[in-house]
Amino acid sequence: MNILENMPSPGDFKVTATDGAARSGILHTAHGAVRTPIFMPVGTVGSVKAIAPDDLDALGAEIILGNTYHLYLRPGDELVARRGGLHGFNAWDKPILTDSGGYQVFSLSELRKIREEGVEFRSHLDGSKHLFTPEKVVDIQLNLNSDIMMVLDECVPYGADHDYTAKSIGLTTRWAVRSLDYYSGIRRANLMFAITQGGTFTDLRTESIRQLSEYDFDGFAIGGLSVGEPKAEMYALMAHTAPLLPAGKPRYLMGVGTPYDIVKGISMGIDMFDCVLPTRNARNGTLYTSLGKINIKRKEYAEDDGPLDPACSCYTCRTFSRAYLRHLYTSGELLSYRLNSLHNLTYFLDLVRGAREAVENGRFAAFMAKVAAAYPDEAAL
RNA sequence: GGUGGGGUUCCCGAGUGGCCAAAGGGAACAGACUGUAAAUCUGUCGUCGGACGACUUCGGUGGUUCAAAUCCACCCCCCACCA
Repeated sequence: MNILENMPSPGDFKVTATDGAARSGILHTAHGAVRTPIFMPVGTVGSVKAIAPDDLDALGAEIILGNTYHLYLRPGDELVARRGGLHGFNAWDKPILTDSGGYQVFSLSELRKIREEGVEFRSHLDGSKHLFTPEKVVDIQLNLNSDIMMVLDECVPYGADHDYTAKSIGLTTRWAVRSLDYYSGIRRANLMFAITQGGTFTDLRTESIRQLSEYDFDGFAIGGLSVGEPKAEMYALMAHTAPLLPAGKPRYLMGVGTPYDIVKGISMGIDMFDCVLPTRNARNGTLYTSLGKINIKRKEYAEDDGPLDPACSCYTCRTFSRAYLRHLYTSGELLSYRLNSLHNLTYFLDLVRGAREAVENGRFAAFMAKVAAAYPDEAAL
């Protein structure tokens, strides 16, 4: 028999276990496979802030994010291409997913204009104008050589009305189709994911998925959540949306979320997550633990000699006291960013790994109950 | 000893008759952060009261004035330069 027949190729995705709606699986990319459910640390400008690739490896990170908009502006995607793509440039040799700039349509809304053709940004760095078409965004991501390219989309802000959102999902679909058409002419090993939208409207969420799932993307994302809506509403939208996404492809909830959000998403059958919370909050003193959220700057920790999280085996928790971590934060020491980020990423990565193992062992409900106990406010919603 | 400058709420520091419980910064305390314009941002920051407000405060004591952190007198302390 032919060995090649059994060799997985980039884009192959297989669900290997389920427990209720929750599932675990494996996704193959040009830089190796990732086991789902997965949490992807965010490294917008090509670096997971305060953390080196060898640390990421040690934490068990399997895939990280980069951003099209940021890397295009600086240092430039062609410069990165000349250095062997993002992997060659930043010395991370495992999979990389790049966001398209669609989130910047939302977060930098003051600095952009949306047209049928694409989005025109005024650079947040120097004010210069740049037109991001769906095709250009593919080219940039090919230069970065990301393993998973996201199509350009419009991330609709919370509060957008039905009429606006309905028009927006049409635009997002047309952009997605243009991206796929353009890429099919140059198809390489890079995967391409579509992004569904629809704001807070279940009918539009359904319609966006209906339109996009007609096309052969390598995965489907839920976009436009956690943009200011009440958390209960986000959960309701997740619950509505997740089961509608094609079951045979990876399902990616973009930008979400807190530990409980992620476990909740897994319970609904979502496979992939990314979020800046563990790294940003680490730098701002909020640490996630098996005991819940800890604000390490609080005075009550000033003479607390215990570990940050007694259940955590990361370098930070093995080595330092809460009192020391508080001191580092309070003093603005650079080590604070590193140790805090190391811990928060460990917590998120361990959490999702634990969820995957729970699914594989048919014990997901019990696992989720434990996480809910640490985050009762969110679990109550 | 002389001359000049200065002592303001935890710190630095503005304020030189009423608009001053007193700018601004820092510290402190608390909060936020979800496909990163974020090592960022917000709130509190004399005491008591929910608020309107009441009370105490600008080195000390006394005085001028309807009114003083701000003007006057004396005293205490600090700094610079000169002897």
